[in-house]
Amino acid sequence: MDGVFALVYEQVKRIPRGRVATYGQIAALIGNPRLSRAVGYALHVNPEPGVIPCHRVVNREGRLSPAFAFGGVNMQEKLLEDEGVRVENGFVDLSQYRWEPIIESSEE
DNA sequence: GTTGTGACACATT
DNA sequence: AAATGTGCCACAA
Repeated sequence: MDGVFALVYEQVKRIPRGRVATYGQIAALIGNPRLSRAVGYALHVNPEPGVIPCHRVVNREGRLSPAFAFGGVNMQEKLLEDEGVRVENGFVDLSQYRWEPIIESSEE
């Protein structure tokens, strides 16, 4: 499993409870902001449901996936609300729930 | 090997 | 402002 998926899953699993991340952000964390589509694909295959909080991943608009494969967008909304994320009509306030990724840069 | 599609993002009209 | 088109990368046939 040297594919990009692993990296995607790693980042997605890193999303703290009560926070949401966008596909572009995950892709950026992996190292390729253009992988946004591949990220969605990776979650689409969702090899480990229950382990990967894909419900915490939303698009750049903060909109939930229209084709949530778990039981409908309702389920995703429910899960997010259960985590404390306010979901409105399938939309979440990224300005408030946007996860702040920690870049493991050697910085300085 | 090429062609087409996709849980996205960005640019342009 | 919204809608449309294009670009990106990865995977299936």
